[in-house]
Amino acid sequence: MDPHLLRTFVAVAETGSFSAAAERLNFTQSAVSQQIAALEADLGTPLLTRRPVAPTEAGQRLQRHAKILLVRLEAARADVTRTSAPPGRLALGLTPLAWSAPVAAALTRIRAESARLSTRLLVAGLDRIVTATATGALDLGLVDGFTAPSDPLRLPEPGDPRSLRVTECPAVVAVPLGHPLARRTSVDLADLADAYWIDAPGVAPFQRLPVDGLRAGLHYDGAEATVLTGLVAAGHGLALLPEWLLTGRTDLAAVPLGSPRLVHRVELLRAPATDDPAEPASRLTALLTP
Amino acid sequence: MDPHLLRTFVAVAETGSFSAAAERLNFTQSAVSQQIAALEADLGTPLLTRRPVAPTEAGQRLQRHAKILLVRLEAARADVTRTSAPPGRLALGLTPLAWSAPVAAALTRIRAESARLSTRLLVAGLDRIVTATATGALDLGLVDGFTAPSDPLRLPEPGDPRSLRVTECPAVVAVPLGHPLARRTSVDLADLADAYWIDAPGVAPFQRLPVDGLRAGLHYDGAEATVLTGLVAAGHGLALLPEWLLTGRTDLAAVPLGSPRLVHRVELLRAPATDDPAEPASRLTALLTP
DNA sequence: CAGGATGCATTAGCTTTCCTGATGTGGACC
DNA sequence: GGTCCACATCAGGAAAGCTAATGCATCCTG
Repeated sequence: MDPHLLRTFVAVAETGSFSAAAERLNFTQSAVSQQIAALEADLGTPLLTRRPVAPTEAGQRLQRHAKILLVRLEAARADVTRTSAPPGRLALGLTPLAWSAPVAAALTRIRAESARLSTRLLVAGLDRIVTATATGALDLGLVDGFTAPSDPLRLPEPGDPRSLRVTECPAVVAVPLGHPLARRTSVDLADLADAYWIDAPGVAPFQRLPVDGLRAGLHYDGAEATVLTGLVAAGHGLALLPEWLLTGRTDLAAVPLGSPRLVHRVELLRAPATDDPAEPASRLTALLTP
Repeated sequence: MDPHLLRTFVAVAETGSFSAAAERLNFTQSAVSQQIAALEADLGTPLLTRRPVAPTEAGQRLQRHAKILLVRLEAARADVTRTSAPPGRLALGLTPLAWSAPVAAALTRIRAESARLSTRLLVAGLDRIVTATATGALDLGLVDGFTAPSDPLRLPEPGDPRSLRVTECPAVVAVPLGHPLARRTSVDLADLADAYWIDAPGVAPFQRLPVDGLRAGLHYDGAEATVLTGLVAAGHGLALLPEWLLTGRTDLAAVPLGSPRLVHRVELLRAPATDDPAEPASRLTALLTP
């Protein structure tokens, strides 16, 4: 179970091809074949079907574990290496809806405090932010999601539990203006089982909601919130969104959620070992978590 | 960052000696020396001081990561391998205070249902149960601890979040009979900051409490609850314990906890991939979590 | 249905890695 | 200052791992 073998296995499982994996990893196809054979021999189980190449039951399990393990290995390396890294830079990642006024204010403040602080900002989907923060590629990650009030977010692996609450605000259902619900003062998700939702994995994935049985009428691949609200306004479906995103908008209505009680919550993830108070990341952490 | 190297590094860090680690791993001292050198070269940082041999700052970080990674690696192997294991055995682990009437009942029931079910029981400290369950050495682990009502336990790595609530009962402070608090109907932990506690890492470690500032007067190494209650009764110090453990006892008093609101909670950990309903582990899970 | 193309498996041979056993070296203790 | 102890280093050989060439299915095409 050498990481080398795991990396190769993941590559094969993802590409669905030995040769493609070989190319991706700069090996020959022969080497990949031998590595997979070695792994299967070691574990005593076939991991991939050939022709077509696809993970078996056992292979799927291994794939899940391997992806996490490889990320954690990277994270460990980053943590150990970081010790003597030169401070003074700040790499911050956010999911689209994690951006809000307090974040903006904190960022303004820290950049004013330490002029010409080298800053990098990455806006991407939840998975990407979580792994990039875990590996230390980002110093800080701001992620969002919906949960019961004051419950922590359930993050994908390898999201670690050191996350800090940044903001919480009510969850609302965004509906187009003409919609029958538009004038309601409250709505229950259960009443919306028949409605069509917009599934936007990169923005507000409702698979992660602590509710199920909702149907998606439209899938939106992207990490951009304005497009999503635009889609709702145009009547393509409903979306569960944080209240602040819709305040002041006149082209769609926000209906407060009655039950289940859900809030939109933003949490801060820290890269392993960003504990040095001199680091800008620590300062920003302090600004964001009062 | 080969697991081989990590394993060696952990061995050296734990034994504090290259030669001892070599012996433990069935290598020569030379090999160990080279492996550590390779690891340090790879990470670009000294990990151990020599003479005496002790982990550096970076080494301590690596040690933490490595221990977790190695366990998770084992867990992955167990998960993948298990697929075709013959069912019919049940290996259950518990921390001492996780044992209670419902557990006893469930165990009786399952052994009655499937006669001559090969059963193994391990009672040990929290860490041991958690890692043994994660690696698949145990099918199920019952662990206990104190938290705010209905909050999950904060388990040590690599405790995974798939744990299930089994029981919850009030937390009480155990005091000897003559103690000034013995007749109180409620007490706050804050009022006990000056009291002496018994620290029993194997039974009810108060480092894990969501409170701090408590002082230990006596350390008790062992995984046996009766000895602990005996120590309290003999006036060696106080202990935070589940209420059920003390009901009916006349040699010491149980004072309910006013604040913080804490409960004693028992959770069930499942080995990776114990999902086959035919497994006795699944049956026991069903019995324990109504 | 034949022939070619595609893609994984196998083999041979070479390079690299890694372990052993022997030897070197520096600090601690007497 | 000598001796011991423990880690470092070195040389040699075994094992592992990669490349390149080849083998053998399957699938596609005309």
